[in-house]
Amino acid sequence: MGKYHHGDVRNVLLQQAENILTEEGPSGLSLRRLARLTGVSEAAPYRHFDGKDGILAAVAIDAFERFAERLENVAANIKKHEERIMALGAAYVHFAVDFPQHFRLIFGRERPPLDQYPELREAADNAFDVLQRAVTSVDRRADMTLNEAATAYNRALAAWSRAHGIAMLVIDGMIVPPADQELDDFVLGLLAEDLTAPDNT
Amino acid sequence: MGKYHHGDVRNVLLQQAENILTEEGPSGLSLRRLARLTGVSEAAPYRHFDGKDGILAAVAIDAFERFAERLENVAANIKKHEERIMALGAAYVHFAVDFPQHFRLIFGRERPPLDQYPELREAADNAFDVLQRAVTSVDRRADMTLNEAATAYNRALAAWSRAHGIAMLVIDGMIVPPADQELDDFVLGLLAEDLTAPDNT
DNA sequence: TTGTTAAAGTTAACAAAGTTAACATAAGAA
DNA sequence: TTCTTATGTTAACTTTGTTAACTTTAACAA
Repeated sequence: MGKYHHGDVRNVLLQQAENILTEEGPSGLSLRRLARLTGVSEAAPYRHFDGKDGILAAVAIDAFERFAERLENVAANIKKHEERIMALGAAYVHFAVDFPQHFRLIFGRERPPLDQYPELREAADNAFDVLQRAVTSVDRRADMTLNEAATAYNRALAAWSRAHGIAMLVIDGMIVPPADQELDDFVLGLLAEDLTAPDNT
Repeated sequence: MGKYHHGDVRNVLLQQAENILTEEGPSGLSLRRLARLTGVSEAAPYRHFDGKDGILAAVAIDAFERFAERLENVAANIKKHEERIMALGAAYVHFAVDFPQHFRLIFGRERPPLDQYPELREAADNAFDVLQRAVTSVDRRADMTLNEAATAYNRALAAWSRAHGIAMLVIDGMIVPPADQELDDFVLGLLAEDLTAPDNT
């Protein structure tokens, strides 16, 4: 005599899963524990999700959407191209710091395979499109030479790489942002570093 | 009547563990399977390692050492400071591409806590020291102003971040290096990108 | 040689996890 | 109403990490 048709078990499970993920990461998320915490039988989640990967995929979709939303907000409000790239990088890292587990989930090895979850693939593509568009919108011109286009693309990759690296190293604790500085400022400073500039030694 | 004193079960286990890791990553490494593959009882590994984390720690130590060795070789053979930083970045990414699972193990969340494995901490510190030294050796001068020192440090972080980001994004398949170019060249090109330079739009 | 001991194996058990099958009930369409 | 389907449940199976209790081997002192 369980409470049949509890209403929206799926949503409650998802919410709870997100809570667990936030606190303990993907490996700490046990389906059985999730079910118990949600107050539902241990097999119930299988009615709503395609096993553990299914739940992780659902959470990852959510994370991708939040991620894309943030980036889009930043990109939409900055007109100047170079400034926009920089600000995007800072937002990228900021998201990682705010939601390290989500960030790791969507980029790491625990993310369910995109091929198996079309909606996940869609969410991922969308997020990266936001980046791509924001970075290349000004660059992509019809009269652009092949060389110019390649340069623009490389610049985008370089920006993305550095932001990603900073994000990873910060959430892994290998880089500790100075306490006396805003995170965004710290990141902006790093993004602006030019390794090819002559150094003063 | 098992084959007692098989000789060096520890080493065989470690080697086998490394094989499994290479093929399937840390999550695919099951102690029981490892024991079976090694032809030893399922509890035997516990005589030689401190459980699963213990084995992962041992493998990670190995990985750190290989990593440090590579970087050191590169750093030792290049005199010019800026070139050395660039080459280090390329070697960094190259290692990640050659041993993606090892790279993920030493940087990812599955790495056993450094606090619990002193030898692991030592290996990690040593690897990062190699980086730090190679990057700052020329910069660290006695007569350096505080400002200069900070700049040098930031430049090192920037280089590291970008290399790390490229490494991650490449082994995650989000960046696909062009097939018609050497990996090192591709990486060097990205490392040299200057986001602050005026673009040609 | 014998007796003792520590290291290195073994088997057997436990709890927890993912997953599936078999069954039960509720809601809604026919 | 009755039938069907979605949503639950319970009970099992398998694998894994881990530990406890026992056994064998090698090393060594007497």
